[in-house]
Amino acid sequence: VRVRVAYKTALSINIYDIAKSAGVSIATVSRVFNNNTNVSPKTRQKILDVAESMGYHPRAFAQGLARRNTKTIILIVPILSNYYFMEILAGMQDKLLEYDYDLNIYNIKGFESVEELRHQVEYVMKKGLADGYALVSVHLPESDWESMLRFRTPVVLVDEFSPKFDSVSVDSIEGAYTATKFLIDSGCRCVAMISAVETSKPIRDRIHGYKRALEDSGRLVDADLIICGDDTYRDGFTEQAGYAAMMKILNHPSKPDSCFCASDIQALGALKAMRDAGKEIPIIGFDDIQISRFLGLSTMRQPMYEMGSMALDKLMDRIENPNRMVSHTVFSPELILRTSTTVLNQATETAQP
Amino acid sequence: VRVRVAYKTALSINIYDIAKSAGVSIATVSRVFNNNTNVSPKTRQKILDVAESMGYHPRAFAQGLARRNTKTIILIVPILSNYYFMEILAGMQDKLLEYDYDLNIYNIKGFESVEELRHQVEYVMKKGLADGYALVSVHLPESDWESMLRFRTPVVLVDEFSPKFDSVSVDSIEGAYTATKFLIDSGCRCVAMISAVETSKPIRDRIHGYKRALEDSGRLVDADLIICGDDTYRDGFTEQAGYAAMMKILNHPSKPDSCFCASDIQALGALKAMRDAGKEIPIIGFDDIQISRFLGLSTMRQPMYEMGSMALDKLMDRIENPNRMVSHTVFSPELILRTSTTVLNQATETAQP
DNA sequence: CTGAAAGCGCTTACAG
DNA sequence: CTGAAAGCGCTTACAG
Repeated sequence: VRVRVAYKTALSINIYDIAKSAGVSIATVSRVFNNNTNVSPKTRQKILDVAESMGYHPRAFAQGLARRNTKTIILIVPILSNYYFMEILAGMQDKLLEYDYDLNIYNIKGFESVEELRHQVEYVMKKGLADGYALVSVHLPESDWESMLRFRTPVVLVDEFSPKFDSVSVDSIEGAYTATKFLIDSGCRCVAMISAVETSKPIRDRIHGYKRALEDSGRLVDADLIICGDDTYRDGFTEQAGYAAMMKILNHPSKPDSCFCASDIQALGALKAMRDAGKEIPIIGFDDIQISRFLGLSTMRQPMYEMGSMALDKLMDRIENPNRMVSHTVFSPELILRTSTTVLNQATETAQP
Repeated sequence: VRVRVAYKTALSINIYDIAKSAGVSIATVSRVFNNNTNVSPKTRQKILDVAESMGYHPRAFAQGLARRNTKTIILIVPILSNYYFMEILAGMQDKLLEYDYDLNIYNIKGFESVEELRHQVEYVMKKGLADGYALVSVHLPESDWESMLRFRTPVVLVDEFSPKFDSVSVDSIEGAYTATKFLIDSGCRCVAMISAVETSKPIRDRIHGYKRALEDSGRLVDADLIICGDDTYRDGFTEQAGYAAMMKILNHPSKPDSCFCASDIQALGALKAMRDAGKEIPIIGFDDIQISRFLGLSTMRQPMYEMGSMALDKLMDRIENPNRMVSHTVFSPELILRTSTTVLNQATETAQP
């Protein structure tokens, strides 16, 4: 017997109610909602009408149970409010239109440690709410990735690398190297770097690339010139942190005359710091988020949209072919020159307006 | 008989497998995972160990079906990449820690018309994946809201108002009025407005408030001074649109000497336009997104974080008490004076550093 | 083109 | 503290 409060009652219209009203079996109702062609047009219309008038729609949970697949993929990201992520997302969403899948976003919130981050990611994956998972900017030690293999769930990594999972990323070492080398080769005497908390592979790689460029040019690496902001909110990937870091650079005894910045978002703060201080040095960021073009920030471009698009393809392929070989795509960041480096008077073949 | 490919097999460890391995019934396994206290410590530990080693976790779909509730709420938002939304989200997430619920984000993508927007929202709601829905900046005509009542699903509206649904919003008319009046009372001769596509209630209200302030001050309303950018991407709520609009204002024959801007995001573009043009007029935005403080933009502040937090409380209350009276909370935006209006030399009691 | 029935993996009174 | 069993709302061979 179905006894519910008024409110719940209306919610619980189910396939049996529709079948009864339409004078058919539940199998037929199900066929209509699954676009099965083996239903007479008349019956189909009748069922559709009844369903519409009663506000019926198959319960996703029941479908998921019966079908054993969910037709949805979940995108897991630690920091949502982030231009970088937004462009990755855009690429995924557009690509998604080619598939009959839904996209759901899980924002990992309030993790204080890598362990907690891992737990939260695993928690989402274990519940089995999706057929596959795209993890964007989830940075975990290799041992954690290894252990995640046990879920045997289709996963694609974006902005991260682990041998056992499909991934799409950018060569951060190369990008940092290119940017730093450009500044050196343009005649800069002292190149500082704006960095952030070194918990993630990408940031470590960028520091690595920066150092290597200096070494390759016969410069001394001065750890004191790798500068962070004061607070570690969001691991230092904020305008504020970039602002503080640039202020330190401008007042640094070595008097840096140029700067490679680990991310565009920090570079935006750095740009403002320079305006406020009335001093300007060339700066190159990393990412090429939309606002960078707008503000004339030179940067190492990541093809974020394409990365999102490609990641989705990989994930779908993995869902359909679980045993396919793991594949990694690593893009080379592209140096985009804009006004934040024009004083260098460099050849501007690659420059954009 | 369970016959699956290797890949699927591992996925399908279920409560029966655990029960068998632990030598108990599935009821006991279920109790352990539902934190039911009526399980002996020894049995509990045994089950937990077995589950851990086999990588078991209750399937959310099966739980949802059996429980008839999902313990999750879904947040629906048309435009994710938006500072305004981010702060609302932060308020919700922090509040969520008080409840035993998960938060899931659905990003409505690629809608071209109000109908499509409505369909997409309804589609998500109908699937029954959550116990309640928070709709942020979903702007629909009243008739659509009426018809959505038929789902009898707990819903809270943020940044939108409809009589039949709980809501949290800001008085846009008042906010626009306050900003415009401030400019007039500070001695501005000609106040322009940067506007956007008028599809949403908030933007219409802001235009309304702007006009009223002019009228109340005995000024003529000149429709030609209500200016939009050139492209309608995101209904014109972009830096680019704000930039273009401000360029028009600076070249306007009426020579506006101040500006009220419908959103901070547009105001950021306007600020840059003024820098590029080498002309500056006082400007007041709307929202007070984080970067505004950073850039010294005066603005009408919305208490976004609190709005998110309060919206979540309302939604939870609605889930628990479906028949409770509908409640609306409307905040009064607060005028925050920063450097973008300092030339007005106003008393700065309310100013922030 | 349609229906009867088994099964998806859980939860939850009920009984003990 | 524990188990047997009904039920959640669907899908999908299977049979006709």
